[in-house]
Amino acid sequence: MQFDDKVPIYYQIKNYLYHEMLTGQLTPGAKLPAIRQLAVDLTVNVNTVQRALGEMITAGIVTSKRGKGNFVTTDTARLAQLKEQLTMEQLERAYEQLHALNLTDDEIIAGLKQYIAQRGQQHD
Amino acid sequence: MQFDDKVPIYYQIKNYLYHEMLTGQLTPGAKLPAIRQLAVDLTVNVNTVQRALGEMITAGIVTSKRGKGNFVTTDTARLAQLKEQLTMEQLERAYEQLHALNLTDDEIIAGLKQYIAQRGQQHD
Amino acid sequence: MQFDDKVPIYYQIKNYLYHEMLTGQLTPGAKLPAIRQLAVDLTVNVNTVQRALGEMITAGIVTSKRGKGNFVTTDTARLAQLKEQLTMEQLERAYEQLHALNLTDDEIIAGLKQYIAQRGQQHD
Amino acid sequence: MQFDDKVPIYYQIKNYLYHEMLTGQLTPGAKLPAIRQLAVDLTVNVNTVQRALGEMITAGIVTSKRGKGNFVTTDTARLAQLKEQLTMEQLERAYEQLHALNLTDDEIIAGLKQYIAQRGQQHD
DNA sequence: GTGGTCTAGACCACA
DNA sequence: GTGGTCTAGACCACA
Repeated sequence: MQFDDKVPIYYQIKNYLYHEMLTGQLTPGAKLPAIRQLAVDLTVNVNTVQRALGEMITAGIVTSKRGKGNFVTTDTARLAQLKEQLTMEQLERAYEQLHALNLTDDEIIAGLKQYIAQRGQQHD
Repeated sequence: MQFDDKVPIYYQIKNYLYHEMLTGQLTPGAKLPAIRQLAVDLTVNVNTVQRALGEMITAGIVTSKRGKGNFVTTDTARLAQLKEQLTMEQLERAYEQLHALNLTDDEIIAGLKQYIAQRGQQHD
Repeated sequence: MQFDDKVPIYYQIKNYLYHEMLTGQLTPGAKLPAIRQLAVDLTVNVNTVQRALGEMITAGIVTSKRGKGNFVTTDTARLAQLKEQLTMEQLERAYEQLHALNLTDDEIIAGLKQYIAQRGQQHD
Repeated sequence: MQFDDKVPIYYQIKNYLYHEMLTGQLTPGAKLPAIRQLAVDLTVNVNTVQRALGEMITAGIVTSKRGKGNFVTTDTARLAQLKEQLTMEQLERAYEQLHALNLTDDEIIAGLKQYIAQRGQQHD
């Protein structure tokens, strides 16, 4: 995995794991990979993974069972709420950034459509 | 100005100044505010502003004239290119993040439209 | 049984068993539940129970008879002393903690009375 | 400072600092000692102090200012709430522990009064 | 095997 | 000077 050096790594790991949950790679109740395994896979220190996990535990998305591992919450309402929240955050940030570049609302939507169309061509 | 504490401040200042240029607050050839003034306005240390400026100079967007101050480049093609580049970066990142949240292309566009509509209501 | 995850589980098990003895669930000379049974009841690993028992044996509160099991000491003076000691420890800690929160002696007593009164209402 | 080795050190540091705030050693808006200084004073690693601080920041009791230090919140309502919460937690735990030792409500109150009286003699 | 805590030490961003 | 992040490595509690 590639990390953006402008943002803390633990923060990116947290987002990465959230994405895994929201896209069904990690289903509710599923066991997360062992912390040490994640550290190896992401070529990152164990403590860094732990910090990401710690925040997810505090947020109620992950529960830790002593000696057994970390597990995705089975509270699907909580997961749905997380998805909603992350989506809104992304939309808000993207909109504000593009708006700041002096694009009108219509230009922003048009730009996005165009981007997706182009991308489609490249990836097909 | 509000700073996101997950991203280096100098980096956010750079973006802020780019935006000023692209939205016409700072026209080609215009003199940038004095570094010390910027530091005061942004309630930030002088060193931090200096770092942001340094990167803009390296990128050829700002030229520094000894004893006179810093100026926006008069190379309008360079500015247009910058806008294009920043726009694409934003679109790409937004798309990838939302895609990672398991939204389809259509859902992303619909979500953005909806976000803009909602926002319009709030701000009108 | 609920465990406080800030304190070692073996330590909490030890306290739990002491309480059983002091409240008469486990009388002097009584046989303790089998280690494996305790582990199941407390949903805890056998090793963890064993560790708690080990410390109680060292403290002279429990005696182990090979092949027969573990038994509460018949030394009632020892048990009385244990109760006295645990009570004082609790009082001391509670007092110090509340004192550290800037409560006066009178406020501490008043607070405790109030807490008990409230609790009585809830549980009646 | 003496640490109880049954509870995480960062946890005890957090409580220690909370107490400092509630007893007026650290007033609202006051600057906390530098992290490195705290680490030296408490003969503990910098990271351990930072972990305690991190939780206080998340809880909204402390705010961090880049390059300047950490400060007690000026939100006195938040501080009052914290005191209330910590007091209740202490009372609840003390009560339950003593209750578990087979003391009646009256015995608990009497025991506390007696403890305070004894203590008064010792300390006068 | 699995997570939790802590240390020593380094490097960076910011004032 | 002051805080934030990360690493390497150790030791412990628990299953």
